[in-house]
Amino acid sequence: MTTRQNRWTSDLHWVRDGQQDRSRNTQRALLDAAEELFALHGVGGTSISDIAERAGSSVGSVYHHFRDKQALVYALFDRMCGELEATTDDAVDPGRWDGATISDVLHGYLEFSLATGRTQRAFKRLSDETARTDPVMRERLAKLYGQIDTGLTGLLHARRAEIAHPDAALAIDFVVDQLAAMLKFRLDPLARTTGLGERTDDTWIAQALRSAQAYLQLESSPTANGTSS
Amino acid sequence: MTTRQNRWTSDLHWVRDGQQDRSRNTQRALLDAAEELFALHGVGGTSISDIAERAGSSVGSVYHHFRDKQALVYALFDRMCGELEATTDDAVDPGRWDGATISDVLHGYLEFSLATGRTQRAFKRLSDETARTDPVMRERLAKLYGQIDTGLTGLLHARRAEIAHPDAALAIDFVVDQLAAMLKFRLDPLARTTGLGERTDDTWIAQALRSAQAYLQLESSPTANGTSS
DNA sequence: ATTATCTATAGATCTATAGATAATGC
DNA sequence: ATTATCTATAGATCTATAGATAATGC
Repeated sequence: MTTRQNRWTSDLHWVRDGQQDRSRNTQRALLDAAEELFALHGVGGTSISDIAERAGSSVGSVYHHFRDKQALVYALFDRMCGELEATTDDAVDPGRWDGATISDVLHGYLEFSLATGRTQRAFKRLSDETARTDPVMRERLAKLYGQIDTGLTGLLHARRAEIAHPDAALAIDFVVDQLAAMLKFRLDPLARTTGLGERTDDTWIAQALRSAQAYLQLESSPTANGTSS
Repeated sequence: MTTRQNRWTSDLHWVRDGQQDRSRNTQRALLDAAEELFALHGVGGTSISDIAERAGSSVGSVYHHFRDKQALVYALFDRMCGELEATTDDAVDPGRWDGATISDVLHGYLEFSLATGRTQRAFKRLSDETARTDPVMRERLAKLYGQIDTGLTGLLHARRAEIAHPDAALAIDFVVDQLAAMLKFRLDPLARTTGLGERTDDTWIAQALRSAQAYLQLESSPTANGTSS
């Protein structure tokens, strides 16, 4: 008798425990296939048989592993969120940023997020299409974003002596929000292709940094005071 | 013999000319119903019979007016883009901003875009879900964004004497891009609810303005130098 | 014995059409 | 006569299940 994996809340996320190797491999192959197809055609545009076919499996097998399509979507989203959370944990570890200025931290954040975001198309589709109407997924997503924001905010707070803006706490909140917005925008394939969309990532990062520095009124930061266009 | 409306390119956008009053009213009612339902459930989540029912019409009638579902989507998107283009034309008219500083222009842009964006949920859904895979709609959308960006850029260029940033043209491109990103982010119901998401629109606008002013290195602007939180 | 997989298909939608009926316009 | 509308339904998907077959584990 297999037990149910108690991920998230309930019954809704029914996934069969893959105890055998063959089973686990199939399950992974199905999730991999779903990830690729969702990235290309979205959730609604991908059918169960598409997924089965790409995984070299069958429709029946999909339903052996996942209670229904939604459970597969949950499982995939869970897997992706887990990976991103681990990555984030690592990225916002204070030890990693020992001796770094605010400019260094923000530069690293921008470069890293751009690179990561470009490889996570399926995650974006899932967030935009499915998490919109699913409270469970929204909550999971909010948790991930909260982790990123909290981590970055913490790193900036530890360096608030650099900030001359009259309300440092507000300013940090604002900058974190502003950079998240700009990253999302730049990573959106539907966004503007005119104006700044045509410039290189380096130019974009340099100006985003310059903007944050000016707004926060940073005391002259010795390293990475990037104006390289 | 009715003629085809030659909107956009072709045959793909087949809509019957509504020459009679009754016909036009039905057509408008169908588009209105689609607009409301798309805003709530998206395009994929809305069926033809949902639209017919809400419009107080019938499935057959929908297909009398529109060749297929896609033609209805095109017609609605066309209607919405047209309205937004007219509004934009009006908003970026140089005469309207006579005597205004850069800060005034940006303040007006932010307030206006927030207000407009909040009433255009269906437009957002159509842009995100359908325009993503439809080249014709993407182009239409790019045209609208181009109009907004060009208009705002023009207003800023006319005031470039206020800007002390070493590369005014780059700086203007960047600010236009940055504000578009922040607006889109704040108008997205899925975006962060922590940090700045909890603050009022007034605080958000004030900080966005402050950020733009600091980045552009504006000479002290006499009016609307908003730091009101 | 149990678990994993497959093929085939029932049942539920949803789009689009056919064909009949009602309302307008010349 | 033409245009607009309706009801009913054919045809196309897609999800999920049933039932049979093949592969593993005790």
